Amino acid sequence: MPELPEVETTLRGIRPHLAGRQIERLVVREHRLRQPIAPDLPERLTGQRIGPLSRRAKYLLIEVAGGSLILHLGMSGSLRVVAAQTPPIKHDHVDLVLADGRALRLHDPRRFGLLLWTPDPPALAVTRHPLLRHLGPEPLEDGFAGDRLYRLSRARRVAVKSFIMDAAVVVGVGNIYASESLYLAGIHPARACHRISAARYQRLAETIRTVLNASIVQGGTTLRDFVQENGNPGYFARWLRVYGRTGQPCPGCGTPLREQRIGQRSSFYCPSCQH
DNA sequence: AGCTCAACCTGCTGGC
DNA sequence: TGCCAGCAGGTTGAGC
Repeated sequence: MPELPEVETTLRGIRPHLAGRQIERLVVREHRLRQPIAPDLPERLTGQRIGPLSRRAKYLLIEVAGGSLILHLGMSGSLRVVAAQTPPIKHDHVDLVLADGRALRLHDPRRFGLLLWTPDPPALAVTRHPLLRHLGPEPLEDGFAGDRLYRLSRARRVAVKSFIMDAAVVVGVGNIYASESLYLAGIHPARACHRISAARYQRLAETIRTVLNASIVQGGTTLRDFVQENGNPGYFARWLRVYGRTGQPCPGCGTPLREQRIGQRSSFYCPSCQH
């Protein structure tokens, strides 16, 4: 489900309900996520006050006294703020119950998600935690530009689509937005990343930012099951130019769009507009 | 060091 | 209608 825009949408949705609130308890109905939820996490959180919420790549970071929660939604995870007494449905694995009677509820059918504790505050965790320290720059912040893509790509041979989906290169570009960004930049997704000019990488960096920002404005992309914290879908799906549109006419030139498997992921492109 | 592939899960869809 | 293969928004780690 979530790429960067969906995680950012979730963050903005849950933040006003959580920041500064007191935790009543943590209810874990299913601890088997990508890594098991630590057995001592409930007692660690009970009675604590929630500090600032932030995002690094597709990870949500929630500061609590003595450390932070690290939360990842995997492929199928979503978070909603509900009344604490709302009966859980299938795959509602965790409730972070607040003293005000509401709860942050984690729903994740495939259980590729993650809920971890780290003794570091978020600012330290992003530089030290094994899952965070290796991550490349945020695409929507200063420090990400085409020259970085150009420089790093010189020593690499992979397809450009795989290259921009590498979190060490730039974070947050998942399978949907990789196809969309490459389409807007006019670059064929299977092109070897070292055979692309600095000028084209400059353009690509811009289209990545444009696509991600546009999706955030629309509340993310709902394909199947993504919902915002209030249960509403995201509305970017109808803006997608190529993703999932095999055989349909290219919005620019009318040529039927094609699909190709690159790095084990389905990729969508226009054979006429992208080279 | 870089690349490819398998693995972690459940649910849905399309073909027979 | 039913069954089954294949695929789905992510990420890590093993092995070459």
